[in-house]
Parts: sequence; structure tokens; C-alpha cells
Amino acid sequence: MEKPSGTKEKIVETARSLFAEKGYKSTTTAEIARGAGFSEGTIYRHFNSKKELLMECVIPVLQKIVDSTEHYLEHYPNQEEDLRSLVIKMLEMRLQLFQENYQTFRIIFSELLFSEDMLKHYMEFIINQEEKISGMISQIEATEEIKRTRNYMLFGMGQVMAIWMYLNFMKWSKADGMEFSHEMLNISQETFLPDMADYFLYGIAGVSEEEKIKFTRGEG
Amino acid sequence: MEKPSGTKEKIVETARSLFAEKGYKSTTTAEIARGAGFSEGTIYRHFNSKKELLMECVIPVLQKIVDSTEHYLEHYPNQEEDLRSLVIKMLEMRLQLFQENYQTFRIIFSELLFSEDMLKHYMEFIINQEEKISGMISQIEATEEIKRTRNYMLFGMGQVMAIWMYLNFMKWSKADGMEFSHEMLNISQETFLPDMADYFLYGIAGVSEEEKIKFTRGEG
Amino acid sequence: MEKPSGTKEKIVETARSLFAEKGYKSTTTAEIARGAGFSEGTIYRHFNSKKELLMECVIPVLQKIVDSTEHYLEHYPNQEEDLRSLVIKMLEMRLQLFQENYQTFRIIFSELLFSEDMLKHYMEFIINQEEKISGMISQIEATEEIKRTRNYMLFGMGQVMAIWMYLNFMKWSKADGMEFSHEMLNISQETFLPDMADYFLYGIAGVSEEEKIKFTRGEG
Amino acid sequence: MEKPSGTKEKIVETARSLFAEKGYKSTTTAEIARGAGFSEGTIYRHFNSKKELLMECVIPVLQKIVDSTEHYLEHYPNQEEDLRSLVIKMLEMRLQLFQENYQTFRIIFSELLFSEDMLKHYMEFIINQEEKISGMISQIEATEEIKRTRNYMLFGMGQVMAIWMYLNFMKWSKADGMEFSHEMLNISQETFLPDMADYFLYGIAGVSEEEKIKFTRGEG
DNA sequence: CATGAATGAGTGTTCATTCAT
DNA sequence: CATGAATGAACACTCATTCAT
Repeated sequence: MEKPSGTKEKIVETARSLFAEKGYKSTTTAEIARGAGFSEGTIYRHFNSKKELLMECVIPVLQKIVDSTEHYLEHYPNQEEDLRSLVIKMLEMRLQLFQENYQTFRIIFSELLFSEDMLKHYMEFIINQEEKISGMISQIEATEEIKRTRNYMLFGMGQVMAIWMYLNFMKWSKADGMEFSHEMLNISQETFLPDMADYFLYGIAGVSEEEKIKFTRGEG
Repeated sequence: MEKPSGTKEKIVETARSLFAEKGYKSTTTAEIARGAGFSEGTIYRHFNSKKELLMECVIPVLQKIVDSTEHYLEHYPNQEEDLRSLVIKMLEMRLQLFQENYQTFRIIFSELLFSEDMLKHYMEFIINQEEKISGMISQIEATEEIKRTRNYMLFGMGQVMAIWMYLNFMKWSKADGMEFSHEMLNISQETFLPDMADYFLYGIAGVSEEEKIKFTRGEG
Repeated sequence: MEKPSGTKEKIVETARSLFAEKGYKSTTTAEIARGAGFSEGTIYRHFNSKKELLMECVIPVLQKIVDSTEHYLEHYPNQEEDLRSLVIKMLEMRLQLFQENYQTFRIIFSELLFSEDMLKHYMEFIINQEEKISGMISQIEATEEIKRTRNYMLFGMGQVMAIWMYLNFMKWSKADGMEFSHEMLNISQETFLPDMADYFLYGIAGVSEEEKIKFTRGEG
Repeated sequence: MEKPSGTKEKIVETARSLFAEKGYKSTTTAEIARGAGFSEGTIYRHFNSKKELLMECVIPVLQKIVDSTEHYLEHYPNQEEDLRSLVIKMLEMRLQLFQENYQTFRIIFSELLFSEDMLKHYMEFIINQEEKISGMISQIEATEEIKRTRNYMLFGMGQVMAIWMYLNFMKWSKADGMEFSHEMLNISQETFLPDMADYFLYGIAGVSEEEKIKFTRGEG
């Protein structure tokens, strides 16, 4: 099906890397051409415009994620797992997603605010993802473990953004000239995922299942 | 001391509005000048560069917020209030902040990834804000109501981003041509703030104070 | 090796002509583009900056002269010629140089005072030329015909500037609106070169070889 | 007659200094105003245009020189002096002129080629000066000491240019970053003026008065 | 007399896009 | 398929000049 020349792929790869690093507007087609080892004209043989090239850097990645999530979620909830392990797995998956597609998400988050196209594609992606999750959630909800679901989506997206920020702090603290580190922000890298899971499940003041049991027992 | 002509202010206002709407790179100095009702040359009498004008759109606002937060937090924790009311107030304050300075934060969040300057200024701001909050938090922590503090900052920032997203969804759903609404995203506008407070305090599965008491009592 | 399109050459030619006529600063890239029959963007495909274009108008010409002088001087001193003929030839060569590269030297002499780059390139050129001449001079010096060599270089450069001025006076006196002519300046065009040679050899009061012989003989 | 405020003078002084250093085109009225300690508007209260200010930097200086030369030449030729001393005095006067009005002459020589106005004023100046000199010369000519007068003016101007170059070499060799020095150019600072006088009188090969006498005597 | 904010035409330079080869 | 020269509209920024105060 695919042309074996790989020209288009090379261009997209280079463009994605540059868009992520410098931003869409600040990246020139000349830079992309140079980076990909082709001439500027070649870009326009494969893409009608710079904008189209931008979308081509993003959409297939989102689709790939959609597909792989499908597969991922099909297998997991079947297993006998407690809720906390499930949440950790879910957060882990999100972190991995961001890590593996860091450039793509940098592009998305920076273009989102100014490109209706980008916004639409990203919202579709989010809604697709959330539908899957909420399916899972409602199953668990039935077990009465989950106490709150109203406005859940915004809360969930906040958690996801926390993961995104975590990843960026890691990258920044490795970069030169940055004065703030994760120590400064009181971020413990080792316990990040289970901690986030606990916040997700019990907030800053909630009582965990074990504690609830303890409370109950203790009173007996 | 200052000339009351207001030229500089007019330019900053226009620039902020345009930067927020279209992005820094996509806004031309010509547009700003036209929008402000001055000639392009006038911009450069007041600012050395477009970049300087950008920072002028952002820094004073952040500073203003820093100052007002100082004042805000000084008064609240003294009052006899339960934790939940306090958290709601805090989230309310954040939402109000984003609402009142929507343009400024749009600029910040879009430039953050590509401008070291912007990142530094915003990190300073965040750290300043978090220090104040965490001061408040640690007071409460002593009352043993708060169970989790490790990696708190990232969690807190996730909450803030949830508020930011909420605000954006509200704006988008009012905008033309947007196909998704808050209903579609299962967002209940009426209960948003208390819901977020509950998530913040007890997560999706945590037991609230009242429930805890109920549990405890019920067992007796 | 080179593309025969000649675009670069056309641009350089036009730029040289305009720089010479109006000065570097007073010539706009738009004028150059228009004059060369290209768009402004084309200039910047071939040159990184206006400054680079300026240097490209000058350096190859100087190099060409350096090369051709090499060749010129290799052949002449071998011939049996008296000093006066040699000096006339040399001055002739200088005049020809200025005539053939009039625009280039106008640019050099006008930019010299304000551009360190230009100064350095021109000094290298001068020193290169003077080394060749002084080699010739020292050969002749051995014949005891030459009486003075200290500070020779400044004197020689003064002579060269006299030739440069002569050329300019010729151009000016042909131009419209100029009130002074070469008659007014007591310049005889017909005898200019031999006269300059005599000044160079014997100054305003020196006795020429023939006269010296005459004096010597006459006393006998 | 003159306003005692000195504003105009301060502006002219500053402008002359800047025009000389950076060139007319590269100097902005804003710089001049700042340097003079006035506002830009003030410049235009005293001068109709930047061009007028330029001419004001030059013309009075030339006039002052014309006047002082008048006085200078009135007194000298009367004295009993040999031709060589007279020539040295003349060259000395030229060097002093250039030194004392270095900035002015830098401006003249750099604007000459592109400004008809400047050229006219400078030519008038030169012709005025040359008339005085040639008056002096023709007196001496009668004594039969001077052998060559045809095309004298160009030769004389060449000498003047040699002096101008000498002065510039001195300045450049003191400046930072200049790789060439007067040693490199074989310039002996100590004997410069008498050497130039000898070149002026006897060229590189001419016999000087003493030598002529020696020749004559020697034969006896 | 002095100011300095404002101007607007223009400055060198950039860049997405086109097209003949 | 690929090229890269050419475009031209736009870009951030400059500057001599004006004028209300």
C-alpha cells in the first residue's frame, strides 16, 4: 500500500520534530526541507500546504493511539484487579503515551488554542478516549467503590494534565539554564504514579479503602 | 509621575487581546497599531521590540495577581471555616483569576513551551503561589484532616488545569461552529466548583468527613 | 560548475552601479532588485545580507586586479627601458585600473572610512600592490638613479590619488550643472601622464637626467 | 550678534562628531539630539533639515580656514626663506589643518562623491586655496627655481592627499583591532614632513639644489 | 524656545508557495 | 519524482520630520 520511498515519512518526521521544538509558526518550510534532506519543492509535491503537513504530523499519531487503546482496554478490565492497581495502570498508560508521542502532544497543546482544526481533532480524540474509560468506570461504579462521578471528565483531564506537566518538568530540569528542578517543586519521581493514583482515588483528605475498613473495625 | 496619555496602555491592551486571540507569532505589529489607533512607529517609541511588548502584556498581570493573592490569603485562613469551604474558596479564586485574566493566561499557556523567558516568569509565579497555598495547607495538615501531601504540587496543578479547561469549554461551547458542548462532555456547570472541591479532597473513591463519621457511627 | 543563469552576476552588476552612484546606505535593496529585473527575495537567495552583496561588488574586482598585476609586472621590468618610460607605464596602468573599475573604486573610497571590513580588504590590496612595486623599485634603486625612498609609500599613494582625482575631474566636467572645468583647474589632459611621471621623478624643482647631464657638460 | 544660548553650536558639534564617526546616512537625528542633550524637535527649530545641519557642520569650518589661510600667507612669503623651508611650512600647514579639522574633512571626503552641494563647496574651497598657493608659486617661479608647473594642481592635490592618508594611518594604527601599522607601511613618522617636501620638490629621482651645486662645482 | 509623542513612508529581510526544468 | 530559483506579499523595525503643548 505504502510507497516504499519514505520521502513523505521523512518529511513528516522532520516537520514534527521541528514543530515540537520551535512551534509551527517559527518553523520554516526551508528548515524542514533541509532537515529532511529534500528540496522545498518536494514538500509541496506531498502536501498542499504547510498547514496540511502540520495536521499530518498529528492525526495519524492520534489515530494510532486510538487503535492501540482499543486493544489495551479490551484485555485489562477482564483481569481480577483491585481499583487502585487499575488506576495506576491507567495513569501509567497515559504517561507512556505522552512519553512516546511527546513531540506530537507538544504540537497539539501549542496549536490547540489557535487552530479550530486542531481543537476539533483533539476533542474527538479525547471524547473517544473518555468514552472507553467511562465504560470501564461505570462497570466499577456498580461495585459501589466509586463515590463521585459528576463532572468526572474535567477532574480526569486535570489528572492527565498533571501527568503531562510531570513529564515536562522532567525534561526541563534536564535542560540547561533552568533554575527550577523537581526537588524545588517537591516532586518525588519514585512515587509519582502511585501518589497520583491515591490523589485520584482519595484526594488530599479522603480515606482509602483500607483506612475505611480500619475505621470501621476500630470502632467495633 | 506618569503621563496620563494612556498610549502605552492602549497598545498593551490591544496587543494582549490580539496575542490571546491569534497567538504571538500570528499577530503583526501592524495589526496591533491599527487596533490601538496608532501608527506602527508609536509602538516602537514605547517598546523596544515585539517581544518586549509581549512580556509587558503578561508580567504586570502576574505581578498584580501575586499582590492581590497576598491580600486575599491574609484574611481568609483566620476565619473559622471547615476545610471544604476553604477549598471551594480557593478553587473559586482560581476560576475568578482565570476569568478576569483570560487573555493573559491564554498567552502564557501558548508561549510557555517555546519561550524560556515566559517559562521562567510563569514558574516564578507558580512557585510563589504554591508557597502561599502550601503554607495554608500545612496549617490545616496539623489538624490531621489532610492525609496526603507528597507530590501535592503536581496534583494541585492538575486541579488548576481542570479549572482552566472548564473555562475554555465554557467559551468554546458558546463559540460558533463548535460541535461539542458541555453536555456532551458531561459537565454540570451548576455543581462544578463543589464537585471539584470534593474530587480535590476525596478523589473519586474517597470517603468524605460526613461519610466517615456516618461509617463510624453506623458501626457503633 | 556554475549555473549559467547569471542571476547573481546581474544583481552584483546592478548593485555595484547603484552603490557607486548613490552610495551604499542610500541604495535600497528594492532599487537593486528592480534594476536587476528580479524581485527582492531573489537577492536574498544569493546573498545573506546587503552588506555581503556590497563586499561581493568589491572583493572579486580587487582579486582580479591583484591577479592581473602579477602578470603585468612579470613581463615589464625585464625589458630594456629607461626609468621614465617605466614610470609612465606604471601610472598608465593605474589610470587604466581606475577607469576600468571606476564604480568599484568609488564604492571602496566611500565606504573605507566607516567599514572596518572594507578598510582591511583595501589595505591588503594596497600592501600587496606596493610589495610588487617596491620589488621593482629596489631593482632600479641599485642603479643609483633613485635618490629618495624613505616614506616612499605615502608619496606613491598621493600620486595614485592624484590619478584618481584626475579621473573624477574628467567625469565631473562632463556632467551637467558642474561649474568647474579642467581648464579652470589648469589641467592639461593631453600631457597629464608624462607630466605626472615627471613630478613623480623630479618633483616641481628637481633636475631631470638630461638636465643634469646638461648642467654637468655645460660647466666643462 | 550670536545668541548666547549655544544650543545651535552644541547641536552642530555633536552632529559633526557623529557624522564623522559613522557617516551622514548612518547617523540619526535622534542620536544627535541625545548626544547634544536636546530633543529632536529642537534640532528642527534651528535647522530646516538634516541635510542643512550637515552643511552647517562643514561650511563655516571651510570659511574659517579660508580666512585664516589668507592671513597666514600674507605674512610668510615676505620673509627671506629658501624654497624648501617654504614647502615644509606649507605641508605643515596642511597637516595642521587636517588635524585640527579632522572630523570636518572626514565628512567632506565621505560625502563628496554623492552630494553635489558638498562637491561644489569643496571645489570652491580648493580653488580658493590653490589660487593663493599658485600666486606664491609664480613669484618663486620667476626665480627659475621651479622647473615644472603644468598640471601642477593635480600633483599638489596628490600631495595633500598623501598628508591626509598619513594622518589617517596614524589614527588607524592607534585603533584597536587594526592589523597594519605604520611600520608595516614603511612610514617614518619623524621625517615625514621634510621627506614629503623633498618628494614635492625633487620627486624620487630628482637632483636637489645642493646636489646640483655639487655636480656643477665638482666638474670645475 | 524647547519638548517628545506621533507619524508614515520606507528599510532590510523572511517565507510559504509556484513552476520550468 | 525531485529540484531550487524565483516570487511577492508581508514582516519587524527605523527615522526624518511635524506639531500640539
